[in-house]
Amino acid sequence: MSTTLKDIAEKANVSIATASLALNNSEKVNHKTYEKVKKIAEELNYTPNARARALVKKATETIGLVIPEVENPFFAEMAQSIKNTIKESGYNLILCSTEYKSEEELRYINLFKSGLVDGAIFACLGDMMEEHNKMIIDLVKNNTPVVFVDREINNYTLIPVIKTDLFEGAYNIANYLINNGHKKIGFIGQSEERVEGYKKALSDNNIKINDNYIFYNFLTIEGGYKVGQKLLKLAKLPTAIICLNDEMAMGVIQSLTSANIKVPEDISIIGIDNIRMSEYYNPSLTTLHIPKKEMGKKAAEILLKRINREKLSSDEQLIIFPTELIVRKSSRTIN
Amino acid sequence: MSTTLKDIAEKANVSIATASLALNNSEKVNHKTYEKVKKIAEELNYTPNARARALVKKATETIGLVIPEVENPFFAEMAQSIKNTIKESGYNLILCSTEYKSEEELRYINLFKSGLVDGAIFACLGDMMEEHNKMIIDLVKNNTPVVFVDREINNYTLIPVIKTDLFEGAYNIANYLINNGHKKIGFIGQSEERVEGYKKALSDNNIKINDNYIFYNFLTIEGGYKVGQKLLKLAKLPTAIICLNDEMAMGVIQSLTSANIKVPEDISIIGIDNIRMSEYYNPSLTTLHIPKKEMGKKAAEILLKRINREKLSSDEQLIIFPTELIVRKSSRTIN
DNA sequence: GTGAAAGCGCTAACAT
DNA sequence: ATGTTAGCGCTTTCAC
Repeated sequence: MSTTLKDIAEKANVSIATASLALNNSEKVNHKTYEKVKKIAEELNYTPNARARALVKKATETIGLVIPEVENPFFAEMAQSIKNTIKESGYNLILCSTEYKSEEELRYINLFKSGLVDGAIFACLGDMMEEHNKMIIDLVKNNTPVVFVDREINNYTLIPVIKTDLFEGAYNIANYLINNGHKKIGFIGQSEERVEGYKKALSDNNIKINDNYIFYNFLTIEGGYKVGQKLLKLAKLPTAIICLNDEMAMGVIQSLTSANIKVPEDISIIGIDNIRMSEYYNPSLTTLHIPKKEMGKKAAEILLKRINREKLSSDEQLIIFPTELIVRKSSRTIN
Repeated sequence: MSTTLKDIAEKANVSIATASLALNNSEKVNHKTYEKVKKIAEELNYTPNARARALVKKATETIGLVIPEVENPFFAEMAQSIKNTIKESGYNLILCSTEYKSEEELRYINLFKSGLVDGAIFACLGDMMEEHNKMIIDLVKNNTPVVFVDREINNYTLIPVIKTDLFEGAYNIANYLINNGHKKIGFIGQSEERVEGYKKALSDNNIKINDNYIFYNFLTIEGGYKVGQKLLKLAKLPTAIICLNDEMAMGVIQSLTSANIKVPEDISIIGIDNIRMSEYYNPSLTTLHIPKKEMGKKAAEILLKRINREKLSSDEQLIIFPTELIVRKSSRTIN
């Protein structure tokens, strides 16, 4: 069907090997034959067969990215950054979303094991982490390098980790609120480290932790909206709420606003991530900036190094990015 | 490195062929050998080499999706739907974003031509369409089926098209506004068909078209924000503005709101797409619902049919999805 | 039911 | 500088 190297070789009266060399710009080949082969390839509209090349080169020039969902702006922004980084080295990205399902992650691990990608970035948390991590280690040992983003493992030499300090981030947000007069501070979202940071800030400031102020739900706007509905049933609202991501924060705000509770006048809402939208929401969101683009870029760079079998220095094996609280209009100081 | 069929064949004392047959659940193979081979494969933690299989099967079980950018919620939602649809048939999605650059699209066309995917969905508009379409037709003739979403071509038999009626959608929005008392209606966004629909609605209602009320910018929140800044410099604001997508609408709203212009009291803003966020924005967005999920699903189904060489009925070659105006709080009736 | 052998399209020694 | 050859790991006739 499609033209192959063989077709070209025949037409140019050279061997397949020579044709291959010529098309791969080997200097070994005579300039005249080089030109001839190139010309014929052009005429025949030749494109090398990636599948065949992948088989012999043992490489697909493709890397896999596993994230919970594409619809989540945080991961979309990170994915974009990763894609742009690897593109420069001629790699393509295969985007794999798990929809927060553990089986899906497993599917991808096996897919990668089949040699579909030259390396992978995992940016997912979830159940079965220990078991899956074992399989991922297996993958790495079978020569498919992996980098983790915001995911832990006990062996950084095998799998480098790019992250921010989740505990510290939550601590800083809570601390900021406390410094601005808040004492009744709620927290929304399921993240052990984050919750610990939040609690630590409270206890460091001698504020009693009220478990009624801690909520869980999906990390989506809808999830936030639902928590908002629950909040409304509370006898007395906290004066501030920290949300695990900006989308939840928006959901909460929407929910409260609909019930005529004003943000930030009646309650301060702070998000995490600083997604593109957060600056443009009404009110614009106070949020913890996570350098997703930079993290994605770094993860991609480290992965490419790994794929090229370059050694990583020890400070490339665990990289903790700094975060920054961006104060906008969804939070305020109280007396 | 990794275990191969050969390893298994040797350990099981059968030929490679038999091992292959057994693992592919052929009925030809003796039950005992079947069991033996399966067991050994399990023990050796065998995963077939996708690259080798792809070469001989001439198929990668992967399909490509070309969109402008992942960060755009419209495409993210559609991508998710496509992914979920093809997953059921065992296919994987390779997500290709062009960042609105024509060269990027070209890159992907060539990539696909190399046999990386079994089929592709193109959901991008842009420059060089005619030239690229020729190459895409070439791709199709070389046995890589393609489906277009919101993109035109003159040969539906070769490339099926899934779309909504852009003209009609814009016409309906403008008409709705007019029916609700608006006469000074602006339009933001670069889309010939949309603009035509908008203009037709105005002229059908004997409203003079004011070119000062038509703006262009990137289809992002930032783009909308910038247009908002321009609007503020106008001698008199229109009473309503139609935006080419919801993000632009949000950007415009944010921009106007910051200048103390109230939406919808002072001006009505209507978006297009009905992205997840639009319901939760403040104010919630009046917008034209585009059934992205359904469109993505249908595109995927049609593509799979094509890949499986099933014939398409003529009404599967051009599918126009209906749209629906969702009235929320960013627009109002005036006298 | 099983094995031998050919071949998918390409690359990379090695020989010439 | 060019051709010969051997494979990459798998599927798939075709004999046996």
